[in-house]
Amino acid sequence: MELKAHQVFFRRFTDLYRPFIQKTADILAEEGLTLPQWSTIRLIAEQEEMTPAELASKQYVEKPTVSRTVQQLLELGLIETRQGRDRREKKILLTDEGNQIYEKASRAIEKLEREVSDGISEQEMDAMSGRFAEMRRRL
Amino acid sequence: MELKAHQVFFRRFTDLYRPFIQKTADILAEEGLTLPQWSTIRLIAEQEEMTPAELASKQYVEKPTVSRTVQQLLELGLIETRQGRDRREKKILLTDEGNQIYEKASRAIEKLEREVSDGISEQEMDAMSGRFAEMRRRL
DNA sequence: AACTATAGTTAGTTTCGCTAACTAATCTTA
DNA sequence: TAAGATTAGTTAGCGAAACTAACTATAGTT
Repeated sequence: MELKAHQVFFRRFTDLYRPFIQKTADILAEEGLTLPQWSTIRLIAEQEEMTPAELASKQYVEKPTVSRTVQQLLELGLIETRQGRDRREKKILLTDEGNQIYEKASRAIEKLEREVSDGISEQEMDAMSGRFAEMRRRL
Repeated sequence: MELKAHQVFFRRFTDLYRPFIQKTADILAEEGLTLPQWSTIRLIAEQEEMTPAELASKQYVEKPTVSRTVQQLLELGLIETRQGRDRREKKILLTDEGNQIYEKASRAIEKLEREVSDGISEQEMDAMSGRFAEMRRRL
């Protein structure tokens, strides 16, 4: 049975995802973080502040899912909230501690990412990233 | 904050995964299948028969996880088991009904995969698949 | 002012991963 | 050849993380 290029692509794509995400989870566990918590922290760090609605959209999950993670991060003292453009909306930012743990976990995750992609040029990595963004827009 | 090529890569990679897998889950739900069930059926179909241990290894999960999915598929009548190389081992194959549902779901999933990767050459798809396999070996 | 929409929360449910512990079968070693 | 170690697979139970439903409060629209 011969598979077409896109079929092979998605098989290799999903084959890569689980072990990668598991390794990432192991690294994060050392910092006392879960994957959803990390994903949230990283988005906030990279954009300085986000609302729960934005976080839900970016991570492709429903708002109650984000609500729970935000609650956990508040309890951990890693984020704080401020009022958004009206009294419904909340802006979420990292605390000093949140920034510290972001920096630390970032280094460890980047190390993994570097090791996994070692030997592949930046040009090729960028090209693939572009294609991923393109495909994402079709979903 | 400037991100390196591999950092962008893994962000776009994980950004693509969830919506893709969710769309796939929606398609499979129409056939009454879950993602783990589909993953299992597809691996068996593409290799004619597999053992639970092989399924666990290929899908990067623990054996009890596969055991449960196999049980579900047996109850659905989509697979059957035969004795393996000894009395511990089980070979798992698709039944006629399993093959039918495999063919049907396959077509729908392939359609999604084609649409998502439309406009990207087979050469480029193959190149990316190769890199995924390479990265997988480093995890 | 009434209705609709949005932001976010809470509660409960389901799915799916895991670990621990187990049985049965096979292999290895002394 | 028997005892110990290993492997294949199963069962039970737990926890994480997703969802839907329903809700409150706030803002926008008609």
